[in-house]
Amino acid sequence: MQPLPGFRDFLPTDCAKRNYIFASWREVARRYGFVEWDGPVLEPTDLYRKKSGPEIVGQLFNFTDKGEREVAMRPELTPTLARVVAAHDREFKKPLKWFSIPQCFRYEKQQRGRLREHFQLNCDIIGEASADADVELIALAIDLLRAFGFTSSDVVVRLSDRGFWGDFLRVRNVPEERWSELLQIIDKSEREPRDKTAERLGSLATDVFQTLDSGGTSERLDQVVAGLQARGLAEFASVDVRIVRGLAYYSGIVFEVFDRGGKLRAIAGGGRYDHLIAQLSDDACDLPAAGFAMGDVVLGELIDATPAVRDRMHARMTAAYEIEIFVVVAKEERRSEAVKQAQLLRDRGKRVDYSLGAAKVGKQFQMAEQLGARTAVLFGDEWPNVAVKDLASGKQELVPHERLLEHVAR
RNA sequence: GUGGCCGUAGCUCAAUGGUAGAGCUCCAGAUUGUGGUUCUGGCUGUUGCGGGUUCGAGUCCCGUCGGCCACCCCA
Repeated sequence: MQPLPGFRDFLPTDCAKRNYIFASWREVARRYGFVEWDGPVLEPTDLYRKKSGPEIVGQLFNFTDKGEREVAMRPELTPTLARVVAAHDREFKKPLKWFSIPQCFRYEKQQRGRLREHFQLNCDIIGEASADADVELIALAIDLLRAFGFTSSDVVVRLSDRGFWGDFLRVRNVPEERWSELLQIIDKSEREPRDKTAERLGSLATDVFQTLDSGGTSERLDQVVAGLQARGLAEFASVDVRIVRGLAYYSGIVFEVFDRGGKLRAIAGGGRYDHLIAQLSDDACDLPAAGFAMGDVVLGELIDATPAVRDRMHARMTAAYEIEIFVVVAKEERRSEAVKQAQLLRDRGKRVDYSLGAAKVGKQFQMAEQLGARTAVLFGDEWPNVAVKDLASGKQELVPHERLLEHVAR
């Protein structure tokens, strides 16, 4: 029996890595004053249909429940956020700064960096229309990565502005119905041959290429760049109007984070979506909003591919999980005294382990070694003394068992 | 969903169409109560699964499932 395609088992090492990532995310998000929330894993399929149109259903992990309801495992959190915010609009002061770590699902053939299930950190600011919110989010995205040890030579935030392209298309009298199609072509332009892109752009091709080659900009982008400079984070960002993001609901600044090597998919992405909450709430609530998401899969791959970052993670995982004291039951008749002392040490918050069954002393030392213990305490012929051994130095000393706590639990 | 490549022990991989192997891991020993080294021994396979060709298939063919890659799509 295997897990379903695209779903993961988390063995202890994987779980430790996941916990490390989540802990870093939470710590940095809180540093920025964000509070954690969550919503249901299962939502009515209509919630996503309403936001993205009927074609989204093909990508959903959806089914009909026993009450004949059409439901879907959430593919993303933003529609839920819009629903929740609209429903509780008056209960919170604005702006809202909320984050969440949902597990999200999609029904698609899996590839590297893209499974049918993943966790993604979502950070959103609701109710603030100024560029300050955009900058704050991008700075947060950068700091989230800095917390893992990534530097500006590892990752880059590519900044763009949907508004820039809106002006571009409006000036050229392109009907709004065609905007989303054209934006998708631009989004894809760096991944396909230029002549193919030109063919799909038609009469706009010359203007678009000229803009891409010269590099576009906008007032908003200038504000964002200035804001990042003020924070000392500008080296992490570069303006690149080729980024438009696939989602139709983005309305202003958009950005994606990539590894500098360009080997992996986007690590994170987001932007401003000022009209989505109104759209999803049938205008019951209208709040400007912006946010981004960072997935655990691509991030995990980049951590593993970046030696300094990977070593840092291993060091943190070791510090958090390794056994500190191993109790060696050298004589089985001393087992109950040994367990009693182990319990007292655990009460002090120490990570303590011992062999559950009778085992040779050499075997028990091997266990201590493998568990990463720094100290071994022998219970045997020395009783009522115990032998305390520092496993790194090999030095061993006798200590009266009543004084074991003060000796090792300092 | 479409196409290409791949699938051998828990892991990494061998095996001109001719009896399925190695390393690592794991387990047990190397005389009394002290460590990741060393030595010895041991376990695990319906070669993903099901058909077919052949005297004979891990090897060739078809299907299927799973994985990787590209497309599609991108939260």
